[in-house]
Amino acid sequence: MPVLPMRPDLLKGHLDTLLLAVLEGGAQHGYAVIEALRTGSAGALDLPTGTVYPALHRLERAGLITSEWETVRGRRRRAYRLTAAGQAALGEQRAVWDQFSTAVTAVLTRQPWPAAT
Amino acid sequence: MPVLPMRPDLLKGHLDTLLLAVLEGGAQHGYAVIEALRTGSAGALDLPTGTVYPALHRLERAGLITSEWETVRGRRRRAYRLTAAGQAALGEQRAVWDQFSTAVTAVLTRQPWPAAT
DNA sequence: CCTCATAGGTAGCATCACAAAGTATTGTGA
DNA sequence: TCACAATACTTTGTGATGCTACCTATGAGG
Repeated sequence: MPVLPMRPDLLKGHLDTLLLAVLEGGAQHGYAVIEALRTGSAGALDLPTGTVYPALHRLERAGLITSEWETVRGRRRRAYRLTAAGQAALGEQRAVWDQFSTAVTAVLTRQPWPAAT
Repeated sequence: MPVLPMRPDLLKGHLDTLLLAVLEGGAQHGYAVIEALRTGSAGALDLPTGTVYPALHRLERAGLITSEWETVRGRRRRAYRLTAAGQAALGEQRAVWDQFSTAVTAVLTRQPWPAAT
């Protein structure tokens, strides 16, 4: 799945929403979040660790998620879980995304504009 | 039209696409572009001039649009028009948007994720 | 041994939308 | 006539943040 060259920064402002959405279904560690995004988007969202880990730290600082270290098969990993605030934020951000994507799609699919004055 | 508080930067990376789309229907000057975006998105995209004008300059430097000064009713305005390169870029960027928005929507609407390992 | 997959991390950079302020002219209402 | 809104464009500075590049460490498989 080659996937179009999705220029960096398209995510800007939407990354947090995606991370919260992935965690909504239960605790996940960072590496698993990255895989969930990749598979959940059919390969379109393949994020580098340098994007995801700092973002998870940000969300934790913001109180939207909490983390806990665990050791599985000799590997330390940090499991992140949505807080109540995170769940609420996710709800709002979903609404923002709906509005935003609807607006952009409307503009992009409008047939040749009514020529203005 | 209250519209949700659309945090800044959500547009990041998508603004150029929107501007090209507006110009696809014929030449427009900056102020008219702003209004077209506002009405075309039912009020959701209400961009400040400090966002739009510099973006138009960028697009012109990039060769995707050209401009011409004109005077209408005593007011100078700069009319922007898509170039062939701009038209081509718009096509690609529409495809990128489709892919991006599909991917994000997929992640956001997926019901509670298959819990990973 | 060596490499790959798993798992986490950081520093620094570049981009760019935005806020804020400014300039001018025309039109309108009190 | 005087103020103000609307039209039209510009520029400076800043902040947020995703990405590149790099680093550490363990376990499994050849």
